[in-house]
Amino acid sequence: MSKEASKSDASIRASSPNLDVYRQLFDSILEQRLAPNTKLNEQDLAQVFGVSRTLVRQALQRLGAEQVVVMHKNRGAFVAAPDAVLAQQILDARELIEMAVINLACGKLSLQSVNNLQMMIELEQEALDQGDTGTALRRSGEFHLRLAEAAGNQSYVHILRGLISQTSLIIAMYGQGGGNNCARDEHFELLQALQNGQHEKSQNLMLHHLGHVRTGCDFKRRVNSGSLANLLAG
Amino acid sequence: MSKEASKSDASIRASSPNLDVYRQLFDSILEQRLAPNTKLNEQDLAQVFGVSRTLVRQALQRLGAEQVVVMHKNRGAFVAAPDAVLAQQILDARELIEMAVINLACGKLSLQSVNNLQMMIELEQEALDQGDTGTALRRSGEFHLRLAEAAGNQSYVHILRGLISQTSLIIAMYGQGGGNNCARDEHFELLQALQNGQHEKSQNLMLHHLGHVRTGCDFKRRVNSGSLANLLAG
DNA sequence: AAAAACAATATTGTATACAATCTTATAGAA
DNA sequence: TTCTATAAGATTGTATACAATATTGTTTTT
Repeated sequence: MSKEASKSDASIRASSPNLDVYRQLFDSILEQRLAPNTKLNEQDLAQVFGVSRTLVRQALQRLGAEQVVVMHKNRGAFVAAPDAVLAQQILDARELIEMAVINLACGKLSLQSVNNLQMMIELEQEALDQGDTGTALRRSGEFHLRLAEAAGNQSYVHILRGLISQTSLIIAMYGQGGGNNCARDEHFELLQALQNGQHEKSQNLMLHHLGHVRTGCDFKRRVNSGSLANLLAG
Repeated sequence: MSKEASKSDASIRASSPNLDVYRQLFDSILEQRLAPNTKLNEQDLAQVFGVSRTLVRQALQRLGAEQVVVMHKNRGAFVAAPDAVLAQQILDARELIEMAVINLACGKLSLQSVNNLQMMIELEQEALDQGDTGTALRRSGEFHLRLAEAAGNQSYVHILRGLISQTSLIIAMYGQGGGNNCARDEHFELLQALQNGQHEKSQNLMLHHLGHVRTGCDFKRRVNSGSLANLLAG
């Protein structure tokens, strides 16, 4: 019915149709418009986004590779729903990588990198101020990603990209809101410590920061699985 | 019913058209039938494998996600050719993950896991004896993967899977042959140390083992890019 | 009434057809 | 000759059509 409307929405940044479908799906998952365990019917999604199943499938496969959705042969794709155990394992992995990034970056950031990162912090704050938590979450992730880039190991960047996606999903599933307000100051402090070459302090700040993700989650919480209908509201 | 059951049992390995294309492409790259930088023409591959471009594209996208091939928008897919710098970064990342696996697994392997791993070693040795270095390389990778599974962090497993793919590509590009013969004994020794809970020894063995990958490579070597025609020989 | 078997439907998997883009070869002008 | 413009061909991007499989609902049997 509102096929036309959703299509024009999509073409606001219509640079690359396939990437667009991927990103919209991704965002929809992170912002809980698509709840964990939701079945992702290809045809329905195709109509919602105004594209063919081909592009939907591409996006789903990519999300599958990132483990943001799980795919069952001949049965389709579902929004991933990592249990508490897996969530902790993912956060462990992220901690491992982020600490390695810290060790590479501490005291070695170029001025350009610092400025770049500073800008990312501003953008994240901006989203937070506007109450756009979805965007804020994505920008926070981008800060960490840019930091890894600045650290200079491309492999870490690639790995971290996946882990951040999954972390975002975990926060979406188990997060309780409140805990993320301090994120901005933490990013800022971390950047300072890195710039000053304060190795141990940088490590502790990163650990503390990632620890907030854990403490900000209630792993007992049971998330109800929604339906595709929620997507139309967005 | 029983037919279905046996089929799903078998699907752990392969034998789904799309997975098959992926695996064949992957193996072809690792065994240098498809040299680095080779352009992967979709139509040609489709004809070689006797499937439609659809399946070829799926496989290419998956390989792209694993960074075994690189994709250029509107220009197609090419076999990845990590330069020396990136190769070192990838090996650094792998070292990081493998060491984390060691720390989890040391002294905590179930008897079943140990037996499982022992079997993997045998299989790898078998391939080596037959001079099938491609298979041996893959089995070696599978050993490391199973070890990560036994260690109990699924996220490490997923990350390591990608890193092993890339490591294999690096070995295929820069490897000089000789260095990998000791791999079997090293896997065996490592397993023993892990089983006995010898923490430091396990760490050192793993570091030594991965170090062999580096020393077994000549990063000055320049690899000539081949063409798809080589595939027909396999 | 409950369970099993079957038919009807819906959904995913794969192949083909069409559109958009890039590459290459050719022709013309400086 | 060399450079540019352009047109023809080849290749990738996307949509649609068809095949295989799973799901659902009905009927039949116990």
